[in-house]
Formats: sequence, C-alpha cells, structure tokens
Amino acid sequence: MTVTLSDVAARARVSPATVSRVLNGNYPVAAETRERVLRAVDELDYVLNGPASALAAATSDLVGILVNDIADPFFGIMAGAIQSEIGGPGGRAGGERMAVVCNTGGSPERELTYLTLLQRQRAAAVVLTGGAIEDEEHGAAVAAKLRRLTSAGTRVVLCGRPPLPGEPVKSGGGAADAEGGGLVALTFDNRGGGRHLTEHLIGLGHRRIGYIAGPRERTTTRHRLEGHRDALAAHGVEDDPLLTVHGPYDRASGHGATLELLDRARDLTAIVAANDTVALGACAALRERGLRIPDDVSVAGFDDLPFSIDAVPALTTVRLPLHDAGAWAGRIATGRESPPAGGIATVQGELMVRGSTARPR
Amino acid sequence: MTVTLSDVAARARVSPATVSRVLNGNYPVAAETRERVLRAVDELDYVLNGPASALAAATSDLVGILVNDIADPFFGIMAGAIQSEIGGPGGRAGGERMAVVCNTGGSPERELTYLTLLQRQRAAAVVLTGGAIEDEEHGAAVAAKLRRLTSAGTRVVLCGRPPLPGEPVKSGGGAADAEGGGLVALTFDNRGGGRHLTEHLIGLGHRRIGYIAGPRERTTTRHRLEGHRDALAAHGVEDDPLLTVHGPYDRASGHGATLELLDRARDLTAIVAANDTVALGACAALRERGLRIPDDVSVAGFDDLPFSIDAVPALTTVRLPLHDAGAWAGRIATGRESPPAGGIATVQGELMVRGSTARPR
DNA sequence: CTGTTAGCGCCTTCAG
DNA sequence: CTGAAGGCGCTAACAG
Repeated sequence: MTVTLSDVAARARVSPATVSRVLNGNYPVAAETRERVLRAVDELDYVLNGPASALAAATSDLVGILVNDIADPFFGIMAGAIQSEIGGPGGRAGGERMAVVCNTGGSPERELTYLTLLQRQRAAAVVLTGGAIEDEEHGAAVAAKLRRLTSAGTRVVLCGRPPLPGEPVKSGGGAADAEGGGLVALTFDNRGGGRHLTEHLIGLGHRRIGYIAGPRERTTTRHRLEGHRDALAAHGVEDDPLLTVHGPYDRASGHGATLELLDRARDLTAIVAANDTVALGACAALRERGLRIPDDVSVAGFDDLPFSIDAVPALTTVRLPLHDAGAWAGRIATGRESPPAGGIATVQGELMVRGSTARPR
Repeated sequence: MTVTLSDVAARARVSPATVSRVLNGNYPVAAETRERVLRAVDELDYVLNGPASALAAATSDLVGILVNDIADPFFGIMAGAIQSEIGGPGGRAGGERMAVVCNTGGSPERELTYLTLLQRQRAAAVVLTGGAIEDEEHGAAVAAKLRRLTSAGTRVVLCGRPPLPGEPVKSGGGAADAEGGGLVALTFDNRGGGRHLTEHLIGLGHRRIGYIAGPRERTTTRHRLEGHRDALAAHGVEDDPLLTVHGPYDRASGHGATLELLDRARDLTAIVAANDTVALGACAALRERGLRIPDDVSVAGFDDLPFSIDAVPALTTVRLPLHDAGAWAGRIATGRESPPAGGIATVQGELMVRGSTARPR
C-alpha cells in the first residue's frame, strides 16, 4: 500500500542502503546515482517513515518546546523565535527538523507528561520556557526527568527559567563541548527588572505602591516580587503587606486585585503588576472607579508585550528581549551555537518609561 | 543501556507480549499479572520507545496543529483549545496523545514542509487553523497532501479555514462513519461578520469608511473584505477604491495604512480594520494625528481578542468563538465527536458594539 | 562509491 | 488469558 524505501530502490535500480544515503546526505553517493534516486522518490511520491527511521537511527528530528500558556504572547513570541531557528534545514533525512510546541497550561502534571512523551519520542532537544513551579517534589521530578533526557543525548535548554535548583554548574565552560550533555539555562533577570521598575516609581515620589503579584509558587512571581521589595528596602520605604495581592497572570486577576487594593488602601498612588496583561486589567479597574492614569494612580507592567504600547496611556514596563532570547535558545538547542560558559546566562530586561507612570499628586 | 520492553518482561516474569498488552490496555490481562508488570515498569523507570511503537503499530499518538503565527493570540487561543481536547488520556500506550503545534509563519513552503513532516511521523490527526493562502498552485499542493493524509488514515480538520476548493462535499453525512477518511472543515463566517460590522457603521450614518484589509491572497482577507463590500452595496454606499488598503495582520500595518487613508481621504469618518491588532495600530495613528475616537473617527476591528476590550475606547469588533471552535476541532480530530453533516460547518461571529464606534459628527 | 547483512524495539497474529 | 515468532521500514556497520 504505502511506498517504502525499497520500492524506491527497486525503481532506481539501487540498493535500499543507497537510497537511505542520498536521503540523509550524510554519505558520498555518485551524482548520477543520486539523481536517479531522487527522481524515483519524486515519481513514487515517497515519504520517509519517520518512526522507522528514528528507531533505526536511535534519534529523531523532533525538538520540543514547552510553554505554560500558548495563548499568551509572552510564550508565543518565544516559541516562534525558538522555532524559527530550528525549523530551517539541518536535520536528518529531508533536511528539516520539526519544532513542536507543547502547552502545559501551567500544570505540573502536564509538564511531566510532555517531558515523558518527548523522551518517548527520543526528541533531539527540549526547550522549557518561562518560570518554573516552585514545588519541591515536582521540581525534583522535573530535574530527574531532565537529567535522564540529557544523559540520553537530548539537549535541554531552559529559556526564561532559572537553572535547576541544586544543579551543579557545568564544569569547565572552556571549549565547545561537542557533547550536548549539559543542561543550559538562559534566565531572565526578573529580580533586577522588578527592582528598576519600583525604583523608578520611588524616584517619582511614590511611597504607597500596590503590587499585584503572579501566582504563588512560581519563580517568575517570586523574583519579580523580590526585586520590588529590594527596591523598597533600599530606599527605606515601608513594605506594607496589605499592598501585595497574588493572582494568576491574567487580566481578570489585575482587575480584581486592583479593586481589592483600592479598598484596602485608599492612599495608594501607584500599582505595579506582575505582567502587562495583569496591568491592563488594573487599568480597567481604575477607570471603572473613575481614577485617572497616571494622574490619580500610576500603573506599571512587565514584559513589554506588543499591545502594551497601545494602552492608553502607554504602559511603563520592563522590556524582556523575548524574541532574541528565544532565538538564542533555539540555536543552542540545535547545536548551532555553543552554550554560554558555565551553561548559564542571564538576560537583562530594560525599563521602558511611558505615559502610565508620573509623579503622585 | 536504555531499558526496553523485554527488560520489563524479564523483571515481571512474563513475555514481552504481555507487557505490551498491559501498556496498551487493549487486551485482557489478568489483574495480578498487570499489577506485576506495572510494578516492574515503575521500578525500572521504563519509558516506551515511541518510534518503535509507532513503527510496529503503523500509527502514532501525534496530532499536529498548524498555525500561521504562534505569537498571535488569534492562533494561540485556538491552538490551546484544540490541544486541551487532545492532551487528555485516550491515546495508546501511556494513555497520552501528544498535540504539537507547528508554526508556519504564514509561509506556504513551511506549511507544506510541516504537512510532510507530519505525514512522515504518521500523525493521527492534523488540524489546520486560520485562513488559507489563495495561490492556485500551492492550494493544489496542499489539497493533494491532505488527500494523501486522509487516505492514509490521518484525520484532517480545518479550523477557521474554508473547505478545500473543488473538494467534493463528503457524501452521505449519515451515521458516524468510523472511517476517519473525510476531511472536515469548520469555517468562520468572515463574510457575514464583515457585513454586519460595516452595516453597523452605515447604520450609524457613516458613508466614507476606510478599510484596512489583510494581506492579499488569503481567504480570511478576501472574505472579510467581501462582507464589507456587500454591506456597502446593499445600502447603496459608494465603494471608493481609494478607501481600501492592504497590509499584513499586524500593528504596524494598521498604523501605516491609517496615515495613508487619512492622506487620501480627509473626509473619512470611520475605519474598519482586518483584525483587532491592525485596529490597535489604526487607533495609535489616529491619536498621533490628534484625532479622537470615536468623535472624529470611528474604528472597528475583528476577532475580539482579549486585549480589545481594554483599548481606550473599547474596540467595536466581531467576536469569533476561537476557543469553542478550537475545542470542537480538537474533539473531531481525536474522533471523540463525529463530524458535522457533510463534513462542513460554519461558525458564526457576533458583533460586539463598544465605545470605538459612534455616529459621525 | 555501492550492495549485503543484521538488527533497532515493539506489536500482532497465531498457537496453546 | 499468555507465550512464541515474524515483521514493521529504515539505518549502520561491514565487505566488496
């Protein structure tokens, strides 16, 4: 029924091995023979059987990209960038690697499931994006899985996620280790970004700053919040626990938390949100309460997603180079670029001061 | 090195066949035996070899989701919904299917490449989302590829994309055909949505309406534009060619096109954008020119992406049930729900009238 | 440069 | 209900 490699071989009057060789292009074949094979492939409309090939070669062209929420541009942008570096020619047979993005929805179980699935598929590489869940047990399970993946030859890159806790830093860091063994982490400086943002606000004269944090137990949430607190402490501003609210990374959370904060502290003059999406929800709530931005309350976000500049007024935020970081991760995942020394690099954010923040009245 | 099925069999003191049977759960096995096998699997930390299994069974658990732009929430939302219906238990061994999203970036070549890759992996199903490219040659190539996929047993679902041109409608439409053969299309009523939107504007009194269309040669672009023109024609409003500009589905396009339209026709009182992202760019340009929305110019978008309600003023737009449509497509792709009669269904949009449109001055 | 020979790890009839 | 045997389609040493 389906046409196989030997069918092609027969048509081209060569052995199956030869067909395999021209398809994989990893072995010298006479130009004329190659031509004949290629023609047969075309005439028979042959398509390589991926599973069979992966089985025999003990590797596959699959590269997995794990994201927490595919509907969130934060992840979409990174995934697209990673994938653009992977999709190109360079894989085995047919010349194409296949980048696949897997949506965990932020669920620990799904994260592990996908990791297992990827392991099962003998993925060539895996890129995990975004913050990690800070649950000891889950963290250990993920770490174990990743270790097993790397030791099986799968390259693992963390993009926008801190290095594994308790993971020994890659020794050496010298010459490009051909071995994909090491686990590479490209982490965002969430803490520094958070600090700069709050310092900006303090610099403007704000002292009562509400903070809408992300969900608990996530590294991103914690680091950004720590940055905020660092700034408060450094400038002798009181860190009133009433001014911090936790919630998911979505608009509704920003909306609800803002109403809550407003009720708790009528004297607040600024709100820092865990990310831009949350900030948008905060703006909406403020508007509903008849408060003007930034005249009555300043608002700031994080990430600088594309829509943030179109908020009215435009959102002050911390720009993370999501695209560049993703592209970098992609190149490392394909082995096209050697990992940073020590296997760890920190990507800086940049404070973008726009119209949504101003001096308090 | 790596632990295989026979290792598990040995440990559990059964034959490999038995292990396979408990793993796949598609064959009766004594409770006690199963228990023993499961324990061995656990102790040995065994992970099924996907390629080997796919080779032997001639199917895989992979479900491909093709999107034009993964950084665009329009696709992210659909992809997430599709995937949430697929990710659950129900696949073979291990119980999990793997939904993978493939980003074509709107490139015809990549679309075909991914289709080939998916075919190569013997994907269980493929879902293509969003508008199609209207190039005769490419269309034929895609159609041929899809036909081959379906005839190889891969279920193919189009989500938010019109049925293949020249494709005969599925005969019958009667009982659930167990065969996954037919190609299913869940299309969006872009034309109707476009018409309603422009009718809304005409109803408000607008006569000079600028239209920022998407890229040429895309079904989505064409259908929305046709809806707009239908409305103009139905109400005897002149369709001035000067008032239509084409461009990509991004913010920059909306921004540039708006400046262009403003220069071309100072008398325009409303702008309809191809989608919400483009509309945001239009709003930005209007603001730069010192024009107020909707007092000076009304603006409307399409899709009702999450951020649209946070635009200031909130965007009038056509809400497409992206999540529901995606979930539906996912259920059909997994065979959990039988396809609509005839293999084709149209999903309606809903006009959302908000603050960005009003009567012209 | 090319053909031959063995598997890769699993599933699936077929017996028992 | 369980075991034994063959093969899925391809690649990777080896020989020539």
